[in-house]
Amino acid sequence: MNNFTDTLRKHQLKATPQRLAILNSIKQYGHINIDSLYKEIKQLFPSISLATIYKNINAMKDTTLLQEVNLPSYKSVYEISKKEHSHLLCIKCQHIEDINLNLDIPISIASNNSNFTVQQTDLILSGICTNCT
Amino acid sequence: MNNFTDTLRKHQLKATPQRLAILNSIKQYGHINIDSLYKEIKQLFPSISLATIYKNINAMKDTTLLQEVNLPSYKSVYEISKKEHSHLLCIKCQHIEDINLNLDIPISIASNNSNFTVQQTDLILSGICTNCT
DNA sequence: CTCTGTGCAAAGCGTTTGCAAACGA
DNA sequence: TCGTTTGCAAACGCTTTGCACAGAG
Repeated sequence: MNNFTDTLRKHQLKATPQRLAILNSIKQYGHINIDSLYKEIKQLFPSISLATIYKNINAMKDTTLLQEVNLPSYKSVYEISKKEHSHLLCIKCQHIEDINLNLDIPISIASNNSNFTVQQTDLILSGICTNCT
Repeated sequence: MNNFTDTLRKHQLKATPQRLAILNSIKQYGHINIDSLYKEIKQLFPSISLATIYKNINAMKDTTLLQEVNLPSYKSVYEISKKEHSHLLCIKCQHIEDINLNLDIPISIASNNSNFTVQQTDLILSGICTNCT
């Protein structure tokens, strides 16, 4: 199941070593921003260019293989697309954790009170994680 | 109650005409991004510089007079600080509406399941508003 | 073999900074 | 009057682009 070669091809992208390394890093960290990703990949491919990281992240975002997570006060991080979920962001260690929260009730209230059709939900809970308490 | 002069002074900022115009624009639109704000203010102060807009927005953010709202796929918008609330973002007309949603249940689930102390909640519901249906 | 992807350097854009003059309190 | 703010221009940092070469399929 670590076969990102197939994943890439399904998204009509060629499976280059650089792309596989990017996906493995993202998988390993769960969520990672461009700069950290660049540092990581540079250890495996010292000659990789930041432009290549950007091009690949954008290509994979375009095919929905990756998802960008917008954080308040920090640079965006990227994750491998999965079913919709919320995020916990620790403001001490900056660690990000996925969490599945049922938001049906607030969403239905928004729909009813404001006549609004909700298509996408972005929820970030910022605070202090267990390790940082 | 439109007296932003006092508001600015309470935040130890001088009440310049540029700042008053910025606050009036933000109040009028509810939420506005830097570029639209610049265009608005330029009509009243044709010689205003974009740097002045940035400096003032940042100064007012620093004193918590203003709040930045991070949007997925769009530039951040600014609003006058008020009690915590969620946002509805229409992906057709880009209009943003405030909405008060009770998130106590999901927040307590996050606290209990992940041992996480929630300090701040950022929720954006993206979809289609009444006018755009 | 063909087309896509890589790496480099340069360009592009949004945002910040430094400074002299203007202004608010 | 004194410290802050303004407007301009330059600097900055992040992201994108163009191009020649390399590599995947």
